[in-house]
Amino acid sequence: MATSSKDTRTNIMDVAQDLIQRRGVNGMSFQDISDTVKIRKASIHHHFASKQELVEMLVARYREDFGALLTGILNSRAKARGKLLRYGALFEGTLQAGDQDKSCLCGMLAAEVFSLDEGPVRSVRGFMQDNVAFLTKVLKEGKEDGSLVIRGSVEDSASMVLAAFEGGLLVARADGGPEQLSAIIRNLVSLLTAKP
Amino acid sequence: MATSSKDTRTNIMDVAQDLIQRRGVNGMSFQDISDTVKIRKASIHHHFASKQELVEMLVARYREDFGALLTGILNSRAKARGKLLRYGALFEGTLQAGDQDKSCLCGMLAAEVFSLDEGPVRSVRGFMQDNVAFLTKVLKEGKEDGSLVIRGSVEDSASMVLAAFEGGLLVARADGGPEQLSAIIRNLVSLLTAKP
DNA sequence: GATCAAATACCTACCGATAGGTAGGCTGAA
DNA sequence: TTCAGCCTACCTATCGGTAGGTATTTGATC
Repeated sequence: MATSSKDTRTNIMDVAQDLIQRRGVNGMSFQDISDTVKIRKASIHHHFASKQELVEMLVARYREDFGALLTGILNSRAKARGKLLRYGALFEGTLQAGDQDKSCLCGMLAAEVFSLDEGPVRSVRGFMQDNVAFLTKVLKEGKEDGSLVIRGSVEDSASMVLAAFEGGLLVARADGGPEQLSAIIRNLVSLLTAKP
Repeated sequence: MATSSKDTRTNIMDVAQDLIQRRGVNGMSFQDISDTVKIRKASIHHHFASKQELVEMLVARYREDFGALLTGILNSRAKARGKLLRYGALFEGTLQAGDQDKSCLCGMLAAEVFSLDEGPVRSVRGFMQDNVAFLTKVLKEGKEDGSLVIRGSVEDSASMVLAAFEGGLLVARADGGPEQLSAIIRNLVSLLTAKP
């Protein structure tokens, strides 16, 4: 069945992504995947020619899925501040999931960017640009309706918010946990909120 | 000579730290160190019993050195905003150095925290707490003299600034480079600056 | 509807390279 | 004489990846 094949492929991707989000690319091996997915190590190569190809597919899928979530937020009826909070909830959700030890896939790969081939690197950069583009729209919206305070260029503010949230995930995962991340997000959103 | 020994030991640590800041712990090997320091791979074990011990020494030294810089900023005559900018310059300096591909050692280790032994993990957490403590003092100073705007708890604001700077380093290293990081730092400091 | 080649999805068994680490010997200075 | 400092030689485990085989399923042909 084609379904069975696709399921295994998806299983491999899911397990690999989980491992990378917890241990990083260089901390993830085909053997680790094989241990969880009931398949021999060599059989993984039937679905993905190389580790780099697997990573490339992973980032592409992640970027696509995340992009769909961003579009959903953008098209929602929420106000700019609400959209910002819903965006922050994506990061909170990542850290709260499972054993509360997962980071953003692209945040992880950004750290190990010099262990990656050109393909995955392009996708990681694309992910960052997607997020900045999204945040730029949200912040511009909030600036225009007066609900958010923006200092300097909107693009720079967008980059700053992305950095704070990605960094919050990184820092909170190492020390402080989900509550710490929530506090960071709340603090920044509050700082960006116009006084009544 | 005791000096020679100490020099080799320091060399090993310098090279290892550089490698970790660029490729991460799992992307750094004793062979890599051996290739740069003119010493056999096995001889590294004469100075450091294990890789984890080397990492532990590395983080301890880094934390100490960084702490001294923080104390220097804290004791300077600069105003709170100036101290914040000087703090940001530490992150900018890291990314601007060498081939502009180095991250914060502890930011890197925070990402790979689940590949680390208990010792190094404690030190990484200590580093984060040192930074939050420093930033808390600076922000409190700025809040009291009215030069900085703080929303919510000062501690949360401090965590947020650390997250933004560490995340800025992470994101900018993958996409945007030093200028991007500078823009992020400037943007956040500007957001925290009280209107004249 | 039965036949059969091709493709799919997995397997066992292996490869060379490299990982961190160990054993034991040599050398030169205190 | 001792010992730090470094060496050669080697260990086992694991890495990503390859070769080649075996069922099972698919799809075109008669």
